[in-house]
Amino acid sequence: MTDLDFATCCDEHEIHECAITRARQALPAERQAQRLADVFKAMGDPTRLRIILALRAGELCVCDLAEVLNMSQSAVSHQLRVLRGLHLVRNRREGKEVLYSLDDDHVISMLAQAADHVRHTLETEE
Amino acid sequence: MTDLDFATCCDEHEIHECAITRARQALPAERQAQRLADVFKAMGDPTRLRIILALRAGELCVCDLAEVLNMSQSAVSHQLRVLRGLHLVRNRREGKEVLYSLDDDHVISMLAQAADHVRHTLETEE
DNA sequence: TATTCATATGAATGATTCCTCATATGTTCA
DNA sequence: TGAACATATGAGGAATCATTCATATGAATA
Repeated sequence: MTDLDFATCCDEHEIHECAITRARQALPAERQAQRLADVFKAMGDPTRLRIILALRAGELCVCDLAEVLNMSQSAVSHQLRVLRGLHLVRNRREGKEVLYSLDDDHVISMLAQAADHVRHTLETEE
Repeated sequence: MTDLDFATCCDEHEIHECAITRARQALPAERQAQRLADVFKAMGDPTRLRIILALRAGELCVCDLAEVLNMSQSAVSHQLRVLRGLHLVRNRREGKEVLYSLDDDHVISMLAQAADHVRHTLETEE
C-alpha cells in the first residue's frame, strides 16, 4: 500500500478514518441489532401494525380482530404468531376464545414517537 | 337475521360488538397508518437500521457508510434513497461528497424505546 | 362422547424486496 | 475541457414474505 492510496476518500483518508471508527462504535452488538430490526419489521407490516393499533383500545379475541381489520381469521392468526414471538402482544385463553393484548408499554411509546414523526413530515410535505 | 345469529362470537355477539367498535375507533386514518407502517418497515431492514444507528454518531458520506457497514456503495445508496423519502435521514453536498445525517429526533426516541423493549425481552427470554 | 365453535398451523403461491451490475449524473482539478 | 472521483439510478434475479386453502388442536356443550 503506497501513500497514494490515502488520496481517495473511500479507502484510507485520515479525516474519514476517525468518523468511521466513531460510527462503528455506535453500532450495537449483532444480536441486538438483528432483534431491533425484527421488531421494527414486525411493526412495518400494515396488517400487524393495525393489529397493534387496534389493541391499544383493549384486549380482543382473534375473531374480533379479524372483523376489525376485515381480514380472514387465518391471516390474522399467522401475524399474531409473529407479534407473539417478539413479545409485542400477549395472549390469554378464556374458554374457547383467546384474548390478545399489547405486551409492553414500549410499544405505545414507539407508536407515539413514530406518529409524531409522520404527522410532522406529512404536514411539511405539501 | 334471527336472534340465533347472536349466539356466535364472530358474527354479532353483543359483548364483542362494543369491543369491535372501540378498536375501530383506535385505528388512525388510512393514510397515516400506511405512512406509519412505511416508517417502521424502513427501520426494519437490517441495512437501513444499521445506517441509522451509524448516523447517531454524526454525519457520514456514502462512501464511509459503505465502509462501516461493509457493503457496496450502490446498495447503501439505494437504501439511503428510501430513508430520505421518509425523512428519516437528510443530506447535504460538500464538494464531491454527500453527507448524510439523521433528520429527526423522533428517530432517536423510537430507537431508544425499541432498544429498551429488546433488552427487556432478550433478558427474560433465557 | 360427538359436535360445534375458536384458534393455530403447514404447504403453496403470488407479490415484494434487496442486492449486483452497468451506467448516468454531478463535482473537482489539472 | 477532459479525466478522476463520489454518488445516484435502472434493470434483473434470488430470496423473503403475506395471504389463502385445507386441516389440526383445544375447549365447551348437548
